[in-house]
Amino acid sequence: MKLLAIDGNSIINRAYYGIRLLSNKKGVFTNAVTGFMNIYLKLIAAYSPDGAAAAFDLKAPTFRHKAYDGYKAGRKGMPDELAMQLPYVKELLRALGVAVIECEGYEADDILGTLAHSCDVSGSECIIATGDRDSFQLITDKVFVNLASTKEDILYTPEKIFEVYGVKPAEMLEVKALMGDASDNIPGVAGIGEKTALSLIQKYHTIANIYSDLDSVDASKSVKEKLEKGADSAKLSRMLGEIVKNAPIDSSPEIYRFGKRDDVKLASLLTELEMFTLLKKLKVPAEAIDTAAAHSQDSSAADNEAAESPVLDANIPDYFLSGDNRLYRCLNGQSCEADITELADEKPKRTFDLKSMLTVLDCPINNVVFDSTLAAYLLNVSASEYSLGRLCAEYDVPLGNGDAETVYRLNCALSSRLSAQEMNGVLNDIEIPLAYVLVSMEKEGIAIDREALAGFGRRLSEEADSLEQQIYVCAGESFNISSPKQLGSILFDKLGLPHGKKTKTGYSTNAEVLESLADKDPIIDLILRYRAVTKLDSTYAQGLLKEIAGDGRIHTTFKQTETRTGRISSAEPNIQNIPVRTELGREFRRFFTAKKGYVLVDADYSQIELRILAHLSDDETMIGAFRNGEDIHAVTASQVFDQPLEWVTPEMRRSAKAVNFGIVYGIGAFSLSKDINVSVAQADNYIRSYLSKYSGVARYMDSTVSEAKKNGYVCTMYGRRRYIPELSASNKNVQALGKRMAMNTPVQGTAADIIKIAMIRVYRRLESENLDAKLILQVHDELIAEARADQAERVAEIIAGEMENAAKLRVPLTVDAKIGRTWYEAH
DNA sequence: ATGGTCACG
DNA sequence: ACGTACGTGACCATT
Repeated sequence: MKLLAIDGNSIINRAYYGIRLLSNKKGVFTNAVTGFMNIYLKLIAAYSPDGAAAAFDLKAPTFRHKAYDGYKAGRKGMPDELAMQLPYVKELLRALGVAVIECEGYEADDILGTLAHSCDVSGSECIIATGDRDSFQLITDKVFVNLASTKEDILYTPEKIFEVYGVKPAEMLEVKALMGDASDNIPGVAGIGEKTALSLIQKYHTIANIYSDLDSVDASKSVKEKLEKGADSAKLSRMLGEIVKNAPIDSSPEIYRFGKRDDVKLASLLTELEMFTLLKKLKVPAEAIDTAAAHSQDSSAADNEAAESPVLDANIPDYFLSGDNRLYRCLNGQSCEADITELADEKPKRTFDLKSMLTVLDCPINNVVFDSTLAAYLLNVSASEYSLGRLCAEYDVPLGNGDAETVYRLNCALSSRLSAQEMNGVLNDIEIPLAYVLVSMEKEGIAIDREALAGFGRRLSEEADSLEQQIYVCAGESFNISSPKQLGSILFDKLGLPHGKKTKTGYSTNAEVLESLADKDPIIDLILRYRAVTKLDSTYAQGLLKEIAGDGRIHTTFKQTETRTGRISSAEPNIQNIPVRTELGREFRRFFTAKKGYVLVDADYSQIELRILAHLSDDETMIGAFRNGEDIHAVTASQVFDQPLEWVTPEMRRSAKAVNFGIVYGIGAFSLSKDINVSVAQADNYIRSYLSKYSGVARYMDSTVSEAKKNGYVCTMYGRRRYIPELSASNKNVQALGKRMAMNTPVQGTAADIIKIAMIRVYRRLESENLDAKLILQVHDELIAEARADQAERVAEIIAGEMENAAKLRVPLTVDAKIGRTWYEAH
C-alpha cells in the first residue's frame, strides 16, 4: 500500500499565492482551488498511490507555517479570498474519493505524523506532500516528503536529507529546536542560527547529548555561553517542535484506499466554479454533467441578473456549423441538417459563431438577430474561449437533441442575460454587423511586395551576422546572444557589468537595463542593435514572408472575441504591430502596397482616447482645448508647468504627452518618472498638478473606480461591460491593477466601439455608392482601404467623414486621411 | 507550456 | 519589501 498524505493547508496556501486571483462570475474566488487540484493531479501522476488523505487544521484561519516569502505567519489570518475556497477543495477531494481529515486539538502536521508513523510500522509506504520543511523529521525508509516549490518538486528521502543537511531526518527536529522557527513560534536558542545548529547536531546528534556534557562540547566560547543561557528554551523547543504521532484518527493506511469517485458531485462543483478545463482533464462524463445540471438548485435564478428560463421564439431558426462543416438547423424543437442557401433569405435567424460561418461557408447570411458567440463574449469578455460545450457548462444548459437544439437552449440563456444587462444594442448595432465587415477585410487582404520584402530581410540578416561576430569579439567567446540566460552570464558574470533588477530566472537584460549600461562597454550598443535587427528580421521579414498567400496578399485573422476592452485583435500575422516608431522598422510599411491601378487610403483618429476622456469626464478645460482645436499636449504642458501656452518648450510638451497617455492608463508616479526620466517625486508633482488643473478628470476617475467597486464592472458609452474581480482582491497590488483597469477600460473600450461603428458605416457606404474600394485593415484608431486610384479622393472623404461622425461627443472627433501607393506613403 | 523580450495603439 | 501605466501577438529559449 502506498499512501499519499497531503498537507492540505500548506498546499492550498501555496496554490493561492502561486496563482493570480481568479473568480467565477458569482465572485467566488477559484485560484487556490485550481492550483490545489493541479498539484493534486501532478502528485497522483508522479507517485500513483493506492490511496490518499488530506489533513487540514481544524482551527482555520491562522497559519503557523511560513507559507510564502514575506508572509507574516500567525499574525495575519487567512485572507477571505482564500478561506472561501477551503470548503470547495475539501468537497472536491471527497468527490474524488480522498479522505479529508481534521481533528480537534491537532494540527495538520500531527495528522500527517500519525499517518506517516502508522505506515512506517505497518510496512506501507507514505509520501507526504507539503510546502514546508517541518515534516522532514518524519522521514524514514518508508516515509518520504514531496516538497512543493515554485520551480520543481523535490522528493526528500533519508539520503537526500543527509546530502543536503548532513544529518539524519529525525535529527532535523534537534536542529530546529536549536535554531528556532519564528513562523512556528519556536524560540530555539537565542543567537544560534542554521549553520551553527547543523554543525552541532552533525557532531552530537541530539540536544540531550549536547547538554549532558556541555563543557566538553567542541564550540567557540560565545556559542557555549549562548547554549548555556538557552538550555531551557532548547528543551522546550524540542518538545514544541516534535510532531505528534498518535493523534486520535483512523490511522490504518488501508482505510485510505481511494473511494469511489462521485462524478455528479464533481460535475456540479466544477461547473459552479466554472473550472471547465479541470472538468475535461478529469474526464467527467457528459451524463454526469447533465445530471448535475438537472439537479442544480441555483442555476439561472441565482446567476447574475438572469431572468428565469426565458424562451426565445422557436419559430426563428437557430443554426450551428459543425467541426466537418455541416450546417444544422433547429426550428420549433426540430433539429435537422440544412442547406446553406436558406441562410440567404430575409427571415430572422440566430447563429452560433457568425464570423466563422461567414468565413467557412462564404455565402450570404441575412437578417441575423442573435449570435451565441458574440453574446457570450459581451456577457463575459474575460473567457478564454467560447465553444458550445464550455458555454453550455458555464450557463447550465443541458445538451439538446443535436447541436442545433443545444444552440437554441444556449441562446435562450444568453439572450435573457444580455437583455438584463442591456447589451442588445451593442450586439445588434455593433458586433453582429461588424462580423461581416471583418470577414470581408480578411478575405480581401493586403498586397505585399514579396521580392522587396525578401531583399530587405537579406540585408537585415547580413547586418545581424556582422553584429554577431563583433559581439563575440567583445565577449571573447561565442554564445547564443538570443538566450537571456547566456547573455546575462556574459555581461554580468564574465564582464562584470553592474546588473540591475533580476527576473524570476536570472538577470534582466531588457533594453531599458542595457541602455543604462551603454557607456560602460561597447558590447552593449552592439547587442541592442543585434536585438533590433534580429527582431525585425525574424518577426517581420521572415515572419511576414511565411504568411503571404497564393494570391500574393496577406490575409490576417481579426479576432472579434479576444480582448477584455472590446478592441479587435489581429493574428497570423498580426498586422496591428507592424513597426513604425523607428526609421528602419518603418521601412516594412513600404512593402504593404495597393494592387496595380489602386492606392491605399489611410485614415486615423487624432487623440481619440483623450477626446473620449474629455467627453466622459466633462472636464471644462480639456473640452475647451479640443473645441478650440488646440494642441492638447501643449495645453497640458501649459497647465502642468503653469506657464503660458507660448512658453511651452518641446521638452515640456514631450513630458506632458507622456502624462496625457499615463492618465488614460491610470498613471503611477514610478512609471511616469521612468518614462520621462525625472525623479519619482517630480513625476508625482506633475500628476498632482495635472489632476488639480483637470479637476473634472480627477472627479471622473474617482467616481469610475467607486462605481466599479460597487457594481463589480465598468461600462463603455455603448454599454459594453467588463467585470473587474481584481477590485475585491485583498492583495493591494492586484487591487491597484483593478483600479487602473477600471479607469482605462471605459476609455479604450469606447474608442473601440466608435471605430467599430465607423467601420460598419464605411463598409456600407462603399457598397451602396458602388465604389471600387474595400476596407482592408484596422489598427485600433486607424482604417486602411484599397481604392481604385481615380476614386481615392472620394473614398478618403467618405472614410474620414464616417469616422468623424461615428459618435457625437462633447468635443469634435478629427481624422487625418492620406493617400499613397504604400502604407508607408499613406500613413 | 512558460517566461523574457519587444513590436504596435 | 514589493511592485509599479492600459490593451494586444510573435519569436526565441528553456523546461
